[in-house]
Amino acid sequence: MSTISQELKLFLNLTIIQSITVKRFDARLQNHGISLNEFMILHHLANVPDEKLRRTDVAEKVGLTASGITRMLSPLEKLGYVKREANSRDARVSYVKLANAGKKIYLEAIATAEATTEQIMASVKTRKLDDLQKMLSELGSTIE
Amino acid sequence: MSTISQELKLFLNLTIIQSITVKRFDARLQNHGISLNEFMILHHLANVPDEKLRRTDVAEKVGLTASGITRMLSPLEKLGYVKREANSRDARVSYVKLANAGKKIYLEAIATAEATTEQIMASVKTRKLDDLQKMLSELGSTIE
DNA sequence: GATATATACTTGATTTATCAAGTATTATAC
DNA sequence: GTATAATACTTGATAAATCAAGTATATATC
Repeated sequence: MSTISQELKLFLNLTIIQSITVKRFDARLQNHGISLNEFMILHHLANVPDEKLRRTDVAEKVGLTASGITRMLSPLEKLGYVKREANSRDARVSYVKLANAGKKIYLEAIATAEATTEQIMASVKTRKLDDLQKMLSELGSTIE
Repeated sequence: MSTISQELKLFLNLTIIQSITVKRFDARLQNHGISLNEFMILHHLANVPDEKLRRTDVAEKVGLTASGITRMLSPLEKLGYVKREANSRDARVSYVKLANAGKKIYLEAIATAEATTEQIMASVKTRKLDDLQKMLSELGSTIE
């Protein structure tokens, strides 16, 4: 019988909780035709001055590589949810700008994301960080 | 400017935190030749009576599908870290049993996993759940 | 006890991301 | 000002997971 720290257990639990909750968000957001990662991109764009970001900054904000962002944005551009914009000062940079269609989808998807959140958080409220580890393992077995 | 709830923000932050921390665990555990998911499997096996689990139960514990588990276990079997064991009562079931080599790797990897945990948790200690959202976004920007 | 349904697992095709390498542009050092 | 290094992005090859379908076995129903 080996032992690991509470903190490490927390991370192991976070990992599985996360895989469960991401799947849930993805499933629900599919009603709007977007994934959680796509929702996150739209969210970051919607909440930044000019509603535009450099591709590298989008990558950093959603925790993917630049390469992953190139691939994720391609369909969003085709759908007209975001568009490209050049940077006049630096030709290497291309901005990702939120388009009207993208903003519309984002605003609609918020309700779905909030409903998903509420469902997941129902069992989490009112507790302390000290109990997070226990809480999370509970959550893990609660989510079917 | 749209607004989303603190709870939803928490999940969005958890998602990116998780992608960063998993990469970190994976990178460090690579010194032992295993991924975080593989570490988790060994961990669950090491902490269960008889050090064996049904493949389905392994899947549930690490948040993957049965199919994913089949594919993950294949190399671990070849390396002799786990072995197959039949269930005499039910021919559909095959157990995953921790082998000696697997236990050895697991015990060695614990130190690495703990060190990684400590590094990540350094900025997290002593706070309350109420602050989790803020704490996590802080953590997100802290981890380089 | 035969038939239908459910469970455990595997496999081919596909998706989503990574990494490594390449292109283009900008910044730095001398 | 030219050579070197750094940054922004894209693309081909690959890895890790999913899903859908299939096989085999067990359970439930009548």
